[in-house]
Amino acid sequence: MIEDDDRIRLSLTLALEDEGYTVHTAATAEEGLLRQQREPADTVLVDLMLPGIDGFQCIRELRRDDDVPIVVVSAREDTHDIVAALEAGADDYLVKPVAMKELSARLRALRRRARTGPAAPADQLRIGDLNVRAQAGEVLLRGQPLALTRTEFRLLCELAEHAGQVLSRQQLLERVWEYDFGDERLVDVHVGRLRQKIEDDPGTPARLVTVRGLGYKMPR
Amino acid sequence: MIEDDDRIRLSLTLALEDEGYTVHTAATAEEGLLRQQREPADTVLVDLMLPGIDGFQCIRELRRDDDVPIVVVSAREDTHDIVAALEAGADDYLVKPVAMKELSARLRALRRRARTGPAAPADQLRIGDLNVRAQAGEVLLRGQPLALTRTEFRLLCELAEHAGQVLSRQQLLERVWEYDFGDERLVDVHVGRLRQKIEDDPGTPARLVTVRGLGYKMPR
DNA sequence: GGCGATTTGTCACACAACTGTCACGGGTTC
DNA sequence: GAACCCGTGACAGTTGTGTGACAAATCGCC
Repeated sequence: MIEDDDRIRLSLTLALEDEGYTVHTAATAEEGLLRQQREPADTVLVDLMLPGIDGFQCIRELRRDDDVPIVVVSAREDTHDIVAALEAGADDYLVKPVAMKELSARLRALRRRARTGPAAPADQLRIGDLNVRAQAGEVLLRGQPLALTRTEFRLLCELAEHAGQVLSRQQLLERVWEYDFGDERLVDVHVGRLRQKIEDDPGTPARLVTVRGLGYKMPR
Repeated sequence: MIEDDDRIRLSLTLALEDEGYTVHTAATAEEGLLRQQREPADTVLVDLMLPGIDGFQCIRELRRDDDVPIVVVSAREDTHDIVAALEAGADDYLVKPVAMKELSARLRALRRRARTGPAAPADQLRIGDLNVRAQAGEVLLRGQPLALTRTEFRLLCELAEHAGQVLSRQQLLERVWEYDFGDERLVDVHVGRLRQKIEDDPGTPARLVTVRGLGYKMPR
């Protein structure tokens, strides 16, 4: 979030964190741009009236080398500003004061749309009530952390990252184990062990399902 | 554009055509959904208050088997409605009366985002109310996933890919089974099994019909 | 550096699902 | 009416998957 007003920044941050987001903040465009280069967020919220580089320029800079979803949150409600911001590369535009519910819904809609795009290696994936934090190396099921082994974790990440599509045992072997040969049954065993931990009823898997003859997948 | 108010529909259509869009219109959700199935548009504008099926349901139906960008244009400005529409699957929400410039800019932004979207849109085929998703390894009938076996799946893919044209048993044997000899009756059996799953009345096939003496086909 | 605990990979068995063949019967064509 | 085409149920053989047991490897901890 790039926003110079301390009060707004704080209240939005708190509200977003309540929704489960991890928020990084910056008070100026310069700071925000640098930050985005160092440790990229998967979505950017930006104000238009900023000291120094203004919001429009900031959006163009962000857009220049990044496909990250950008949402403008501004007090200016002029059609002209809205059009200019969207033309600059923003994906959405909300007028302050924003209803938190609406912001949250618009973020979800945008992220849903952006996700279907080129595999963005986001460090936090949500599949249903499963929350995979790749960087933190932890997985939360309904908010409760799970004790996964390293292999289970990597397997889950791989499946979660491609939620909705089937991954063959061969693909999983290559990506999780970095084998390009070897017994495919190995995958079965680990899938079984993973299921013991992430499924409510491991006998009838719901989160990690097998597609007979093809492989495994996690439904969206 | 799905919009029941004639005046709004006309004025929006004219304005959009000025911007270079080709616009198809429908006055009801039913008509719009049918239209979208027949000759899909690449973006859908939808009103919320419609006679018959309402806007929310319409969005869900559209979204069920299509990734098309959806923009809501509604007179209702309640946060609750906005959130509900976005949750149902809409990508953006504008409150009437809309500034044409803003609508246009939002459409451009959305289309820009959507285009960078689906990694491989080619692997999703739609034949009537049947939706074949190759990469997810699943087939949806009216939005409901079907449990097909590997052979059934490949058979269906082959037929769907050439919807409208007759495939001989020989061709199917070659393409699905990779046989270049063998009993052609094998195809019959699997077609029968497939019909049990995809036909409403397997006795009188509608989606997968036989062309006596030639083979099978799926009508468009 | 050693030791117990955990994790990992292999194997074998059991079971369920799928496949291909066949035979019968109804319908169609000539 | 005969020849042919097609749908379908039954069935046995095959394949794919889940799972428990076990030994080797690795890890964590003094």
